[in-house]
Amino acid sequence: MAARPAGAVAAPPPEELGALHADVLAWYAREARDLPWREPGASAWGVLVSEVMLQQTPVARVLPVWRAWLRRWPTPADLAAAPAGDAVRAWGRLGYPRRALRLHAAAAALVERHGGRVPSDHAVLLALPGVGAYTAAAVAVFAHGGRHAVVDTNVRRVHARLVSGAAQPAPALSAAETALAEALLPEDDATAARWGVAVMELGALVCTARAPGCAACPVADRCAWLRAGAPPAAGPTRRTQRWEGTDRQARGRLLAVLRAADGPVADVDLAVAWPDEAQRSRCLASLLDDGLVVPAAGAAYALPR
DNA sequence: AATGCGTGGAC
DNA sequence: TGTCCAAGCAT
Repeated sequence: MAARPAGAVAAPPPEELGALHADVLAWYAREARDLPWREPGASAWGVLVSEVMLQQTPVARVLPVWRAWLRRWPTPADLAAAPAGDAVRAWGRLGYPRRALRLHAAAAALVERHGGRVPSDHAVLLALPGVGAYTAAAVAVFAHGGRHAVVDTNVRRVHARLVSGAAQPAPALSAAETALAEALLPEDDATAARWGVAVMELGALVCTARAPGCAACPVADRCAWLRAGAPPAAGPTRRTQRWEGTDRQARGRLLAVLRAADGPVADVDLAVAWPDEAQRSRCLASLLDDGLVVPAAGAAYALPR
């Protein structure tokens, strides 16, 4: 009997676990959204693109950008052949534009190291730019049917409530949580893959952060949090960072100007977008450092080639 | 381990 | 109206 990590919660016994799987999978079969990257014809590349776009970004905002992206760059080689700046422009207002740059770099790596294909091995995926533990698992599972625990914010919230009895997951992902997610995984690959997407969907549609729809939950009768009387979140609340006047806002404004322009933008035009000279300089320096912006001739800046 | 990193919709 | 939140990653 292997010891569980500190703070770990035991997975249900086999019979209960089987019933839990059945209930969630039946709900998913009934209620799952039709999303283009879930269609049978979707490519592994399409899945990878969707996962990167969905990092911290709502589905509704991703949909139109994903469609345009896949139409323009249907394979990794297509994107790798384009200038990185085109990827940043096509990213539009999805936010966190470094993701566009990393996706472009990932496409180049796929062409150089993997014959232009999206690998199925978790460790190989993890080595790609912009691909962390979650995205590597998601691609291995959703694109290739592998058996891995897919642990995103939705899954963490479902597990916190359903199994651990807490209103919210801990601020950071722990080894105990990963171990729990693995212990909950169905045995065979195909079922495990559907389980992963089904739990995510349950978290996204029913077991939501605010105002969870417990009345519509297929496993409400098994929920440790409901059984405990749905206690409110314990512990200190994350203090939210202000937005007005931050470097993030400044970077966003500067990059928006560059995205909107066909070519290089003069420094004086960037100054209109962000008049504070010290902060503008600092943010331009960080954008250059990130590779999101490159210097151009004559006190100007541009998106990268 | 804690921060920095965009954007906009919902309440 | 301001706060919270959305399929995280890199450092």
